[in-house]
Amino acid sequence: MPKLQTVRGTHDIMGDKARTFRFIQQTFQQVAMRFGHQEISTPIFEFTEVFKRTLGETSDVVSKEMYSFEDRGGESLTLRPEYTAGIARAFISNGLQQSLPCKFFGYGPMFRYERPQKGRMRQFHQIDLEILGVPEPQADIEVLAIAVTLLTELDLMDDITLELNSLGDRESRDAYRDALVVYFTAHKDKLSKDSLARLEKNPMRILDSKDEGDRVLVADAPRISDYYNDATKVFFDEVRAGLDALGISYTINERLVRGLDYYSHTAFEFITKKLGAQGTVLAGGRYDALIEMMGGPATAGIGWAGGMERLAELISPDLVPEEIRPIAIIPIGADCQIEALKLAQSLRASGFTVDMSYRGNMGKRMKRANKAKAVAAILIGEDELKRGLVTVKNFDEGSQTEVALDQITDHLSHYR
RNA sequence: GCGGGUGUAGCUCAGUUGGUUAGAGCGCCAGAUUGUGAUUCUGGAAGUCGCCGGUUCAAUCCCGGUCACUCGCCCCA
Repeated sequence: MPKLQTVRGTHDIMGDKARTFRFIQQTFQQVAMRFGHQEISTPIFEFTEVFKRTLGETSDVVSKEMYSFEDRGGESLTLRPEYTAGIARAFISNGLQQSLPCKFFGYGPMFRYERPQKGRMRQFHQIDLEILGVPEPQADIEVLAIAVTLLTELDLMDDITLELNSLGDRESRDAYRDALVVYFTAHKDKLSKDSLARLEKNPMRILDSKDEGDRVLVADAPRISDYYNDATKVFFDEVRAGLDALGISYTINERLVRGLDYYSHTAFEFITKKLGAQGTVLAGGRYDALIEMMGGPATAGIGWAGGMERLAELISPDLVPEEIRPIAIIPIGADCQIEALKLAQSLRASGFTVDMSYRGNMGKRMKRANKAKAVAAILIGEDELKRGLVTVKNFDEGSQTEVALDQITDHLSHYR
């Protein structure tokens, strides 16, 4: 038997954390559905190719972070490191081009083999939202509006800012990328060694560097907005006009880059300063090339993913609904056990939350009920049963009354 | 993958300048109270001092390694 602890970078989710997660999920679900999105749940693992082809061989996620393994049939499978590739695959597998546009939402665990830190684990949970088949900027606006609505309902917008950029269409992006390579190659000797590697793999990442020397270079680097073609400009202007119309504030960050290969046009991150190095709480962008890259029909797409652990860190505990307080049923003496059982069952059928302890004398059971934060206890003893009633004790007030068994549901109705 | 910090009871932490049975608060269990919780009082259980090795007459303490957590880098939600 190995050590009895969770695998590095994984956690048990229980208690307050489970409640917070549920709250995030439910709020997200409601918001997404209000915008007309439908739930989709894709498998937790896919053929390795699904991620390899879409994320780009050079991305860190593919090159060093995937949990890949061979199953007994010799297939290479991978625990999903993100949601979008799976959704794109589902879109193709199910022939959903017949029913465009597709507006999806989903949530669940993701897996990346990384060095754990606060807000970064090997199994973590994301909420995810996508719109497929809408090349118009309206989709960008809607997707951002959903994110803002969610974060507002989670009461988080005071701590979070939206940073926005356009990576341009392919033509603009390629032109800019080339200009960057020329510029940074000319200053190769001054680049940090991390950035030297980025120059080969993903030059735009240099813009994001935290190295001071790099930052000096970046300050004079070509600006992406100078390389936008007309189509890109028009598209980005429409997105911004939509956000302005909705009163959504944002800051343009021309150095905001996305890590994964398939992005174009709109890219965005919702960022907080409260989480240290892992400040990105929700992020996404447009990926019009993705589905075609996977071998499907050319289909536009845009979406985002939010980190539940990171959101949970930020949410005020006061906002998270308390667990429903149960009504405790306490039989007094073995003879009343069956009656208590029947009463519990019928109250549950009527929608009450009912807790019944398994052993102990009355004092023990009262203690247990109190610890379970029961609103009230129903005491069933032989005396009461003979008279066809039970004793109901209110834990908050300490008061108690006798209630006829056939009126118990009415009497308790405000606890439902 | 790289660098720094931390690791003592379920939790939060004290402590031992290397020396007999390692402590507190909270929590847990039991009793005071076998038809009444939350309050109070009394008692109890719970630790290979993260793990492995080294130095030493002796290591929870010093040294090395390792694992986990944590902060930063890389990267990302």
